[in-house]
Amino acid sequence: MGSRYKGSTEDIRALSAFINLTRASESLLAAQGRRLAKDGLTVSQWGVLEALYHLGPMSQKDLGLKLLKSGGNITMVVNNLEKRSLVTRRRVKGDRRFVEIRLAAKGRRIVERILPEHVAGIVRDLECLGADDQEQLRRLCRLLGTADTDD
Amino acid sequence: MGSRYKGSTEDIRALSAFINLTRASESLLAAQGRRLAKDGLTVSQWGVLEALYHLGPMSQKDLGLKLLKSGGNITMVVNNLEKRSLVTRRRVKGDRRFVEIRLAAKGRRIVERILPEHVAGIVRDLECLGADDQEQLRRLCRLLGTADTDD
DNA sequence: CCATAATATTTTAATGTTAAACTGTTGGGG
DNA sequence: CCCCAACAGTTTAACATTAAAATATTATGG
Repeated sequence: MGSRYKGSTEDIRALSAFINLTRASESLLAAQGRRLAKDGLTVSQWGVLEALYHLGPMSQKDLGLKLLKSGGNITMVVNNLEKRSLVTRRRVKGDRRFVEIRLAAKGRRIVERILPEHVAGIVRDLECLGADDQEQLRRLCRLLGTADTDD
Repeated sequence: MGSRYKGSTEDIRALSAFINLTRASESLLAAQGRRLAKDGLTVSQWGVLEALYHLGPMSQKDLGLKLLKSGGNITMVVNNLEKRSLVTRRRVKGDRRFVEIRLAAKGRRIVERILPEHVAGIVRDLECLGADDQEQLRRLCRLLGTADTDD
């Protein structure tokens, strides 16, 4: 997406929007990652802990759907959380194909400790936009969110 | 970022903007990845090829600065491009610390073949926003882009 | 009931990603 | 001139990520 691309006005408009969207997202995600790193967590691990905290125990399948990640990925991230005793795995009685993931006590404590600071960090990162601009941004990004059915 | 978070209006506004921004960016990046995969390229590899195509040969250091990636990462991505003879490596005579990366003929051919379709894909993905909304989105994301100096 | 399709998870192979340690190379300052 | 800061690149270890193959379990049609 070099700034040197010679195309139509429409092309340049779309490419500029795309590159700036991508950069902004990477920037915010990186800031979140730095905050979480202080507590030894990755963004992915935090995503799992937060989902379990807000929605309760669920299968890896459901975690994958919620976080939009592949099954193999969830297996890996949950492995790393399980090693540190932040979550527990349990085969579902009745349908032994499923594994139910549950926040362990240690995981719940860490979520409750980090959550306020986590939210505050995001609020701070978005502060450079006013309330109206934040809602505009949300509206525009929502429209884009369903662009997944192409090709 | 569960939809169940109980916080102030400001918190919810920022969290909603954040989650929608992230989702939109992931969605667009995934679409781009699917298009590039048809030609056996990853998004990272495409980033390197495009930078070299638009800006000419440069050191790995400069590639890292341009693409906002670590040095180790550039080494890896360039390795994979070099294996396929899409780029060449050459020690810089005069200062042997630097390695100059250059598009190989095969790499140039593939960029020129893919580029139009690549741009068209992005234009298509952003089509659900009108011209004004695309420029709004760009403006808002630009404001966010400099949020990297926090913590 | 049983063969088979479907489903959930795990594993594997390939790529990406970073930070940190390590290897050369260059440029000073003493 | 030589020691050493600084710098470019590579390697390593850990985690993330996916697609595809492999496992284990369940559901279903005949």
